[in-house]
Parts: sequence; structure tokens; C-alpha cells
Amino acid sequence: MPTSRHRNKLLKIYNVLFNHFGPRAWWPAETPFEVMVGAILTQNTNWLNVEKAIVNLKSSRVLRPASLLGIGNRELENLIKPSGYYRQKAKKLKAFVKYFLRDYDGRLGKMRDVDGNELRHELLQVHGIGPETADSILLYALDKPTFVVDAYTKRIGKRVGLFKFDGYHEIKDFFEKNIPRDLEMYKEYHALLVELGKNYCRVKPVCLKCPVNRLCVKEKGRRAC
DNA sequence: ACCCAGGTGGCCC
DNA sequence: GGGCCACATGGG
Repeated sequence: MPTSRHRNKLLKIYNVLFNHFGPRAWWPAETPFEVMVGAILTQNTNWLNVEKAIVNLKSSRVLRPASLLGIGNRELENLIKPSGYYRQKAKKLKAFVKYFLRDYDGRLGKMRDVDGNELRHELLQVHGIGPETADSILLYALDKPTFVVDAYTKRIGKRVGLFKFDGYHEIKDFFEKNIPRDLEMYKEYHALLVELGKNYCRVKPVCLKCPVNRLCVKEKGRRAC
């Protein structure tokens, strides 16, 4: 299938979503460090639960690298408990913060100076950081143009017939090859897909008023969503 | 009482 | 190198 066809469909979906939802102003956080923490806490977790955990971290005044490393595992676990998987995530946060302090002195600017591909490779070595978390941190905390793929991206992409494959990097490459390599567009596109997914494109396709409904593929004569 | 949510690491074969 | 499974809370 010619690339221009994919390109046109991707831009069409983007335009439909942007016109429907407007700019999303993502990632929802006050600081880049908060983005990093949120990216770990939101793994397979409802964002409302993550917000509760972040509120706890803020009111305890430990949402800083040195403090997160300084407090005990038990205390950290209790603070982030609402976000689920709290024992796992406490370990993951510590592992990330340890890396951030050791390699970059906990300085964002120092980290931003490094090449994006190199950073991505580093992040993937850190316990608890997989491809999506790495890309979220790169894109939304460090302003590195890398496309973030999540469960919504996969689900929506399949329903609208963009692709049939399921692998993270296949899908990431698909987007990156077919849309302009533009930081703001990458940020906006992922945010719009999440907005669509949260509101309409759920596991059970019952989204009659879905803004991309007319773009969805047909199955047995009906649209997939 | 289910089902779902902005994944990842550790097994097993 | 892919296919399971544990991890855990809160909302619909």
C-alpha cells in the first residue's frame, strides 16, 4: 500500500480529532519531573488514581529527586498506593531517580542536551521503564520528537484499519514514517488519541457518537465502532 | 459482582 | 523471541 495513502489517513484522523477536541495541552503536570514520575505511575492505571498519588507526593513535599530517593520504601509505597501496583512502582521510581541523579545530577537541562536516541537507549536500561514510558518521558519531559504508542493507539489504529500488527515499534515506526517529524504534532497527536480512547474507543466498541466513526473499518457490514 | 485503566519484568518453552 | 502471568487500586 502506498505510503501517501497512510499519510493522508493519518492526517485526516488528526484533523478530525483536533477539530473535535481542540488542543489538549499535554502532559498534565506542573514540571517535567512530574511528567517523569507520572509516566511511571500511570502504567496500566487510570489517570485519576495517578493524580491522587501525585497529590500525596506533593503534600508530603517529596516530589523531588533527592527526596524520593531519601524516603524509605514503605513511606513511598504508602504515598503512591492509590496508583496501584504500589510496591512495584516504588521500586521503579527509585530506580529511575537513582539513574537521573547519578547520570544527570537530577538536572533536566543536562539531560536535554543529550541526543534523543542515546537517551532512549539509556532509559530502556532502567528497571521499570519500557518503550512507552521511555517515549513519554522523552517527548513530554525532554522535548525529544519520538512517537508514543499506548493501548489506545493500538486499538484505534486497528479499528480504523491503519494497521493490523501489534508490536510497539512497528506501530511507532508507522506513525513516524507517515507524519511530519514535528515535536508539537507528536505531542498533540498522542494526546488526541488518548482523549478519543478515554471517551469513545474503549474495549467494547459502543461509541456511536465517536468522532472518527465514519473512518472506522467495517466488519460484517457494520463499523467496528 | 464484575470489567477496566495512558505497561513492565520475569518466567517458560 | 513470543506467550503467559503477577502486579493492585479506585471508578463505572
